[in-house]
Amino acid sequence: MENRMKERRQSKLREEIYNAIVQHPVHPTAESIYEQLKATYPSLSLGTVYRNLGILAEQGLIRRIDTYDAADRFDGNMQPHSHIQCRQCGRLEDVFLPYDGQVDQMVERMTGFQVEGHAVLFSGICSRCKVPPEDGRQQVQ
Amino acid sequence: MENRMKERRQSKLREEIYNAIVQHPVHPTAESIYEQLKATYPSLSLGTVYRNLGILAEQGLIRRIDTYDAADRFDGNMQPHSHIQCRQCGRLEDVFLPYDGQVDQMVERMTGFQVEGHAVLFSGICSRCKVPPEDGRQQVQ
DNA sequence: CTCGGTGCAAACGTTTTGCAGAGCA
DNA sequence: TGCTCTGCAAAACGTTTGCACCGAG
Repeated sequence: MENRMKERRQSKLREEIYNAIVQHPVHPTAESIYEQLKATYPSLSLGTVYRNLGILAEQGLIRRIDTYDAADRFDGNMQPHSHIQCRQCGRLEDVFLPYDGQVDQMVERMTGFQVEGHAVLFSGICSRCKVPPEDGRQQVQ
Repeated sequence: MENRMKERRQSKLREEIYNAIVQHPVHPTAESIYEQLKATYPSLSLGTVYRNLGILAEQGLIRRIDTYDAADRFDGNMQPHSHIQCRQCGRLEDVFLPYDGQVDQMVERMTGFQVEGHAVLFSGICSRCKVPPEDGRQQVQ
């Protein structure tokens, strides 16, 4: 990584990647951002997408969501909130609950860590997967 | 995967893997379980460790912890509890907080998901990393 | 004898990285 | 001109899987 101290230039591409995340409420993966922007930037490289996602996260403009799936998701909403993921289809949605800062202090006393925050990930079955379609196939996202 | 309906035989090795997780409070990775058991079972294969971890998790004897690191950790304590991870060294510790089942119901109403549960992961800096050692090196676990 | 467990190696999906060239400040 | 950004490809990394053999029941 080691991008910490670099001066950043204005990059049209990075801005587009940022927009793709902020405008779409789907919490995209790096791959799906790549697919989306590939239409406009045919020469786009997946490595560049990853690099810029890292930079944007480091700058605090987006955040990385660890899910139960292999691939990380990215979220442009920096307001503290939680997520819920469908165990069946992988769909990831926002859950807006009041952030409990008190529990962070409690855990700080319990563990001796300097607590920086916490993330809550709910899991379950989404409404679309509750009654599976006739043919048995499951939709993904 | 698709191990769901299989009848299981008694496997000394699986039992050892289970013991390695339950007895050690460090929330080991597959790799570190492998390293540990390699001493006693020189022919042990990493694939076998992964396979058995999957089986044990499926049987509800252990659980998989998603952390900020790439590698999954495994926990033999099935009592519901949370975890905290050090952003610096990766250390993962238990945090025993009362499980809030009410919030699951609330989220169920909010999202339309059939909520199965939630996991809380705290992050911060552990006491050992707070004041880094003279030489600047950081300990890992 | 049957079917699950194991070791081995290859494959997999995601992410990172080294390098050379392009282009902003 | 200097340093960042980019594309490309290879590599890294954790994990899964196909296969042949071993061994429990």
